[in-house]
Amino acid sequence: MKKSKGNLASRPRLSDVANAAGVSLGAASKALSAPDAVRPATLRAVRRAVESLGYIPSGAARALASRSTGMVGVVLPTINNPVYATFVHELQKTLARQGLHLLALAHEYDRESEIRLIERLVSRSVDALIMIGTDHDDRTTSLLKKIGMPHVHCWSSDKAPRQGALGFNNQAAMIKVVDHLADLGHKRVAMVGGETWNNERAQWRLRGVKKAAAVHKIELVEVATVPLTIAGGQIGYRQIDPVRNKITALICGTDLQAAGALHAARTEGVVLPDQLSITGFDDIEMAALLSPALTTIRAPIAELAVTTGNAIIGMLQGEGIPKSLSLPTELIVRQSTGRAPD
Amino acid sequence: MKKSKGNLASRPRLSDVANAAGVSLGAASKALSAPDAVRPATLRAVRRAVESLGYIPSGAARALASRSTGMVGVVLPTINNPVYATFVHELQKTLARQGLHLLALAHEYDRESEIRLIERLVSRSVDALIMIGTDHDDRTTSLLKKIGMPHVHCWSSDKAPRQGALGFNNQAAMIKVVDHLADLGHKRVAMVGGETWNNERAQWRLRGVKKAAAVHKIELVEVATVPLTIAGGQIGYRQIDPVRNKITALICGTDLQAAGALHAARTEGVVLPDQLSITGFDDIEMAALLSPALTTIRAPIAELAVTTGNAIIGMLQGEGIPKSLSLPTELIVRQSTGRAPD
DNA sequence: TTGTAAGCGTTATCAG
DNA sequence: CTGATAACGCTTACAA
Repeated sequence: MKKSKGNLASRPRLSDVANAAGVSLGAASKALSAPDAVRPATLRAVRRAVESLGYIPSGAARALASRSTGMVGVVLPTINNPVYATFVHELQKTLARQGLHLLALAHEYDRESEIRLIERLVSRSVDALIMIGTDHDDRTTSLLKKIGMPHVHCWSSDKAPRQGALGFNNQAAMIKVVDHLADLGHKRVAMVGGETWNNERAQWRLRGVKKAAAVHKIELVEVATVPLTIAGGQIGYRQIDPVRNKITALICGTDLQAAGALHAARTEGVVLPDQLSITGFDDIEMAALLSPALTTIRAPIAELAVTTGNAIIGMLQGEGIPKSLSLPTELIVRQSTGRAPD
Repeated sequence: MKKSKGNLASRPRLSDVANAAGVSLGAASKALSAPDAVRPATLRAVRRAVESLGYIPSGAARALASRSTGMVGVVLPTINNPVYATFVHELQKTLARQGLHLLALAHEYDRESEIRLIERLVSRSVDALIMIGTDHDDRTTSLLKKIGMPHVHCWSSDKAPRQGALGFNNQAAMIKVVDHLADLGHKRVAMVGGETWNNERAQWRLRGVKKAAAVHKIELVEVATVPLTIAGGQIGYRQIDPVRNKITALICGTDLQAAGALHAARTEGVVLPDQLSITGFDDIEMAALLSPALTTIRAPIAELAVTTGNAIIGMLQGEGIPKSLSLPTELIVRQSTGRAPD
């Protein structure tokens, strides 16, 4: 039951390579990190030695000496949501081109957890940090400032600071949804949204709905606060019970919730969109496959990931904090919305 | 444009903590790693110093000295597939309980890429490694053996070695699918599968289909090899063109492919399952939400993740290589399969 | 229990 | 361009 010593047991080290190549440690080091700064003969000898010994550098030693790990950290709500999985996917691809690895940690929507995870990433000496959302604990904010860790905030651009926030406008997107429903003649709607505590994306989406509803004189009958999952959407549907309550449109905070609500409605035999319209947010791949296919907001997740990755790369190259950016969203009208019944 | 020095610029070090607490470096170190091994007074002083200085340990230094990083690596095909996202999700939760972090890298189904990623994880000194599948390059296998890195293989238990392979039986699962279709009277079927090169999961699934088809005297008319994605499923559907070719059942290698095929069929106005039955594999959450809901194999991904996590934890505690394990799969019959048309 | 000091494997500095 | 040598910040015997 004793703790393993890890695996560094007896790997060849750089000094072994240097010996085998007949050069000094310094020369060997340089041959690997700056191949152009050594004589071709030296380079060749070192490379051959590396090859024959099967040398693999020690990241820990390298990190300690160079003060850089080549890892960037990202703290996100959960990986178990296609929208974040896609983000991570694209981010990894972008960072990998620069030899950077992504260390992704999920806090499962728990604030204390987020604080701890960020400390862990700091402890692991990631070179930069990516956070989802603009709303974070003061301890986190001050920690990052204190140690000068490069970081960006992702996802929402609603009322974001001038620097370091990349995302899209949640409120404006939701307004498009409500405008669409207004066009279809809906007068009584309800929302299935996420917890707004510590989640400004959910907050702005809700605000967008309220604002646009007021403009169009649409009655927002109820707002259910449920998990941002398929199961959450089902719960929200049952809680609101739209048909019985003469609600003609259900606005969901995410596609996952919409998928759950849609499924619950179909299970109860409700005809969509004749009896009830349902909208989502994100436009995950699955949205188009549901039946009826989901009317939703396309959130520019892949672009966001690429933009974020490049911003991080830029910061690591000393370019400073990127100026904030708001990417466009788009209303995608499919078959889950239709004219309001009488 | 000069390269950033990283962020370790001027963080307090353990020696600062020791000074502030009025104890030696060694005592401070011990207070943090083995709180029970120091006097309460010392512990308190150190903790107070940590608190007031905002000390966060250097993972790099710790890793270098202790030969252990507290990170476990996982190399998987892609994170952009719910089945792997769920696996990572559960794995993270399991490992986190022991203070271990997961470093996940995706090779996007490219063998050379996988080799390099594993080298990178070795270089990063992960304490252990998780690989998807049992079929890996010799270079990888010999590297891991040479350096003695603890590792396990996940996903398939078909013809797996006695040790270190955790998964389920892909062939047996597919046989259940074909048995089910045979019961429904299907005589001409086709498969939409994944590339079998370097992917024994896809291989065994295909073999399962062939084997069971032979037993039941079912004709396997065509096998389309397409990407393991929704788009791949759509391509596979069009390639096979089941209705025109009088194929009554389409067996898909994954739920994602099945979702794509199902959507393609519906787009063409094919009535499911009256004209055509479609089956999936994995039972991702979305499978139950499609219409018709997908008949599929439930792969025990969450259990696999927990089992894997615990196996890794065990190995890190010196328990040795776990013996191989085969978790049960289950045929989930929903509405996408029905009696074969005449 | 605590303090001392020797590594851990690189990078980086600075003479040669 | 190369080669010693000093960091890097922590863990871990070993001695006190």
